[in-house]
Amino acid sequence: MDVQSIKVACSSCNLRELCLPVGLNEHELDRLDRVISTRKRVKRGTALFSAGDKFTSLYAVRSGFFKTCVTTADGRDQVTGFQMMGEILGLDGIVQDHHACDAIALEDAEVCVMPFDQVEQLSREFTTLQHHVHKIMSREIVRDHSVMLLLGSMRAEERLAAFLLNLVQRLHARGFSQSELILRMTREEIGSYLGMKLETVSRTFSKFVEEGIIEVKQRYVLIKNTDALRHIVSTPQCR
Amino acid sequence: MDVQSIKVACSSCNLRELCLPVGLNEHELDRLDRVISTRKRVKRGTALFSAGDKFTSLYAVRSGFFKTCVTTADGRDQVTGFQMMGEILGLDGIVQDHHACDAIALEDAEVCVMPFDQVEQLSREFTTLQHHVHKIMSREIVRDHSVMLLLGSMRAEERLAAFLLNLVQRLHARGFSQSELILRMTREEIGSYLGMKLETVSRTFSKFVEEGIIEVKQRYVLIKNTDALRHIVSTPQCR
DNA sequence: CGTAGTTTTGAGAGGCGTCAAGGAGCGTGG
DNA sequence: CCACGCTCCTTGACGCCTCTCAAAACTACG
Repeated sequence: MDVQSIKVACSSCNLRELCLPVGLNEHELDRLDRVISTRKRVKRGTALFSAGDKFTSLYAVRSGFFKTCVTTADGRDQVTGFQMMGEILGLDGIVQDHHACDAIALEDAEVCVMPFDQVEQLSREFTTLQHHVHKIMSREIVRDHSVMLLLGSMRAEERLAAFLLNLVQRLHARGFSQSELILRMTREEIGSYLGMKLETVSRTFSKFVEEGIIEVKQRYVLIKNTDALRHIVSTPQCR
Repeated sequence: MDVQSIKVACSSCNLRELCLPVGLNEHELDRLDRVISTRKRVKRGTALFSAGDKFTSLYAVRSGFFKTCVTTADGRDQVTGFQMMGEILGLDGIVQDHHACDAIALEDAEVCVMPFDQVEQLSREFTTLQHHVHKIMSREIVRDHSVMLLLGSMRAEERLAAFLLNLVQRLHARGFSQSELILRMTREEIGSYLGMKLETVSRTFSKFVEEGIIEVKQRYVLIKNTDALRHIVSTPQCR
């Protein structure tokens, strides 16, 4: 794997309000620092881990952008999520001791490596951390359920609107604009995530542009009318 | 809530190989017994918990059958899962301290109540239990991802075939037939779970019957050709 | 035995997939 | 610096799968 290790400290990380250290006190943070002692760089287009790999660690995205995707024997595949800084990767590996999906960097990225046995050990000592780990997993479950809602009951326009709103909302929580964003993924990857073909994604973008809701220039998207997007999401279009 | 409490012991439960106690030794099992001291009965059609309810406990299904579903403000709703005996309900509540979905009994049911703070406390003492809790949550995440694959990239026939295979497989693991089953849910609920309309569910059942793959009499289903179902699932029909 | 809920089946419509062609952006090499 | 090729994106035309609307049959239950 084309990755390299470097020293790092959670206590001085500007993502500590978003990442694993949420709510830990100084002593706990200090102990966590010793567990999360390495980072890995992942080059654009390469895998942090792949389905079938032995599970050893969780990873916190420090910079860059990832997609996770599951693949079936017959070559079908589905993007199950996009992860940005402060978000956790690898939870899928716990149950089988092997990863169940691929995690691929969509741009050069850096992750903090958190050996899972050490996370578990520390969780036994610190209630705060234990509960936080549980929350992270629960959050992923709730998120997945909302994606199931999207895939199961929304039409193309609603899906794309919901997708854009979710992306800017997460970016905004990280200090970025709430109306501008750069898509790190292709139309095809968006389509896979949203259960539609890339042509439909493209057409739907065009439709939003025609209606004056957004501006699009390749990967750059400007949201001109957030309320219109919200309205599209929250108004079942007959179906 | 029309439920009542009764005494119970994991150590004598015939689901202990499927449920939370998996892998615990005698001493640990004994301690767990004291935590899981009550059961609740849930009548058909009523909710074990609803979205917004305060989260206090996880629930292990002891008998009966549940569905979980998320509902949006605009009245859309999506069945996110069906739970049978030995399976755990309530993981969605951890992250917000309130439940994010409804859990509704599809037939008269009985669940074991596991106060979550006590589960966490015991997890800090017993590595085995801690790891098992993590596995349960990870399994749910992996399951959700496979549902996303289903919703995002399969057509009606593939979805229904995958659904039937999954159901009998789980029933078989619980000692039931691997070729016969009684559906506990309506066509509409199946449709909601699979992202299709009830009419399409019904038509797809009829198609399978015509092809001699299954027999259907209302809620009763006999699988006459498991391989044919597997073939349908694993063969992308162009899309 | 009537009524409500569930399921089946048909006919028609439309949203999205499929196939195809062309254009735009970007890195590479001459 | 420009040509070239590659990948990604856009747009059009057409067809099909699934939704929608509707009606009837069946089951369950009071």
